Formats: sequence, C-alpha cells, structure tokens
Amino acid sequence: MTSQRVRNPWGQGERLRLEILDSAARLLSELGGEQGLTIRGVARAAGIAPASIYQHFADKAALVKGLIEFDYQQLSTAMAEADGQCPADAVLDRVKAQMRAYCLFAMAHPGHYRLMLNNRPVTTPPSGPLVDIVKMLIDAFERCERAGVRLRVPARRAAIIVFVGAHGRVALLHASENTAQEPSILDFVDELVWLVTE
Amino acid sequence: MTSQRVRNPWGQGERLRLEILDSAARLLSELGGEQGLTIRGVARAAGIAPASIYQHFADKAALVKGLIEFDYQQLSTAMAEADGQCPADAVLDRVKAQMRAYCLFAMAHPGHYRLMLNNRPVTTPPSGPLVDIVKMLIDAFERCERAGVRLRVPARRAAIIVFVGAHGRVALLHASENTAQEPSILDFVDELVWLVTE
DNA sequence: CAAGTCAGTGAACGATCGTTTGGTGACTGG
DNA sequence: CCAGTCACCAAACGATCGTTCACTGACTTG
Repeated sequence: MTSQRVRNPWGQGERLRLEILDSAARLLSELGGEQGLTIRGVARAAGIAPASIYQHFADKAALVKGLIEFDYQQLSTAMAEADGQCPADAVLDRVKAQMRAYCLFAMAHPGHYRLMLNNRPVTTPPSGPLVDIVKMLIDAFERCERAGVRLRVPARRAAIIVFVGAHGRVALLHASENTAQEPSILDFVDELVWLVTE
Repeated sequence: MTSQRVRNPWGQGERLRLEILDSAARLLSELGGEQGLTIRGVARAAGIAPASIYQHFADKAALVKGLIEFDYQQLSTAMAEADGQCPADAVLDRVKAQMRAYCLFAMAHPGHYRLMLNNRPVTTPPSGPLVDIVKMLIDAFERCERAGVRLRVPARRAAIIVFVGAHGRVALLHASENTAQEPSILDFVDELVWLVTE
C-alpha cells in the first residue's frame, strides 16, 4: 500500500466538483426556478463539457441532491448566526431573528428556496434538514417558555405555525415574482410571532 | 347575412373544447404536477391528435390559462357553497367553513392547486381570481367584527394571515406528497382562526 | 523515457417537446 | 349533384433534454 491513488485523491477533483456545484447554484439563482436547471446548462455555466459532469455526479438527481444539501447548510448556519447575534436572554428576539434570517434567505435565493422546499423526501417519521430547522425553532420557543414568556399554544405548535406561515408568505411572493412586497414579509413573520405570544 | 357559419357556430366545437379542458384536468390530477402536462399528453387523454388541440387553443399557454380559470371557478364556488351551508349568524363557523373548503380543494386536486398558485400573473395593484378569494375571506372576517367577535388584528390582516398560513400548510403537504397528514390540515386552519380571534 | 492512468471531451443516441403544414373526408348550402 | 367549408389528422421540423461511448492528452509512476 505504498500509494493507492496518490494522483488526485481529493485535490483537484473535489475542487472541480465544488466548482460545478457553484456554477449550478449561480445558474439556479439566475433562472429563478429549476425549469432551466439542466446538465447542459450547468456545464455551459462551468465552462466544461456536459459529459464531464458525470465524472463527479452519477446523474442529474445526484447533482440536484448535492445542491440542496449545500443550500440547507447555508440556510441553517444563517439562522444559527442570527440567533447567536442576539443577547442570550432576549429569547423572543432570538426567535424573530431566526425567522428573519429564514425569510431573508428565501428572498435572496428564490430558486434555491423553491428547489429545497419542493423536493423534500417523503419519510416516516418526517426527517431531513427541514425538520432540523423546525426543531431549531421549537427549541427557541421552548427557551421562551422557560424564560417566562406566555405562549397561547404549546411551543411545538407555535414553532410550526410560525414556520408554516412564513413558508406560505414566501411561497406566495415567489409565485408572483413581485419583489415590491419583500419588506412586508419580515413584518408578517413578526406578526405571526406576536400572535402566538400573549 | 343569411347564415354566417351555420355549421357548428357554437355547438360541437365548443363541446370538444370543453372535452379537451376536461381531459387536461384529468391528466393533471393523475400526474399531480404540471411536469407531464403536455400538449401531446392532453391529446392522448382526449383521444385526438395533438394538432387538433390548436383548433381550440392558440398554444399551450392558452390551454393552461383556460384550465386555471376553470379551476378558480370551481374553487370559489366550493367556498361560497360551504359558506352558504352555515347558519347566517354563525359568523366564525362560516369563516372556518370557507377555509376548510379551500383546503379540501387543495388536497383533492394537488396538481390543479399548484398550477393555480404557481402561475399567478404579476399585476400592480394585485388582482385576479386569487385576490377575489382573499376578498371573500376579508368580508367573512368583517362580518365577524360586526357580529361582535373580537379580533386581535384588523379583519384584513386576519384574512391574510389565515389564508397565507393555510397556503403554507397545503404547499408543504404537496411538496412531500405525504397524504397521512391531511386530517391535521383542517385542524391547523381552525387553530389559525382561533389565534386571530380572542 | 516508456507505460499506464484518468479527468475531460466531441459526437452521437434516443426520447420528448411545441408547433406547423398539407391533405382528407364529412358535411354544408345552392 | 357540385362546390365549398371546416374539423381533424398523419407526418414532419427543429429544438432541447439526459446520458453514453470511444477517444485524447496530460500527468504519474517506475
């Protein structure tokens, strides 16, 4: 075992893999939907031949899967960062900050958001990155309860209501592609949070 | 002007037009999404040649537009009927009945619902059949106010919150194609209505 | 330097799509 | 019966798609 595959075990090959994912992400942002997200288009955006994609991804589904995983990573870190930038004892602000980060991501990357939310795997019990995000929100609401904030519904319900409402609002924005109403979205989620608290 | 177009002025031709729309609707229900909603597929479902579609619709966009209009007609009548079947003074029940009808339609016809909501025209000020539906809901909440029901937000906000929340819930159901959670959707909208009332 | 490995490629395959075109057959009014 | 109209269709066109395959050229190893 002197050196199995010394040549490019994880060096240049992985770099191009990431470059493909990056080009795909850029293309998805430009198109605003997965309609034009095609192997040939990604190859064109990355400056390589379509066939070269298959050196790094088994098929188109694998590429999309990789893209979605990458996006979820970005979204959850954005939410966690927004949470961390609040004073630890400002429990309600932390909830709002998380949801604001969620909506900001959705508004900044519509194509990615739609791709992520419309291609969720069907699992029982529900699992996957989206469920983890909801769990983050449930935790945030439970912190509120422990801090003495009165909720009109259990923390779990509050989290689901706020999350589902935010998704509905963002989805409606995306469907009409009307960017004029973007500011009101953040107010909308704040209103949702206010509704579930007393 | 003895008889311009005595032959089939509105008889058989219009019938086939509706038959095409009906086949398209059936196909859309089977596919569950507009991915496979194709001119050739509709023609196959209707038992005619693809070229024949163009005798009744200018192009695919016109066909889809006709389909969407037909669906909105069905949805708003379903909501109005649900409203009419409640006692006139049961104002809150009437709101809930309307939203239940909305969700039932969305659950019964996922492909149609997605087609309708994801292809809204971008107009300023907002208009179209969806806005009319929201207006129905605003009216229903204003009836509640006049009947003495205390709302925690203005009627217009309450309607928007409940509608957006319901859409978010339904959209999440559709995205995961998990039919097991359907019953909980009606409870969810009831909870939303409860949240905006005192 | 010779042999071998492998990322990357050009070209093609088969499928599907929206749409157009030219023709055919059934039915019409005269 | 004749000429005309019109719904309908088979066939084709051009485009785009995902994917495969034989090949090439640069690089590594010995």
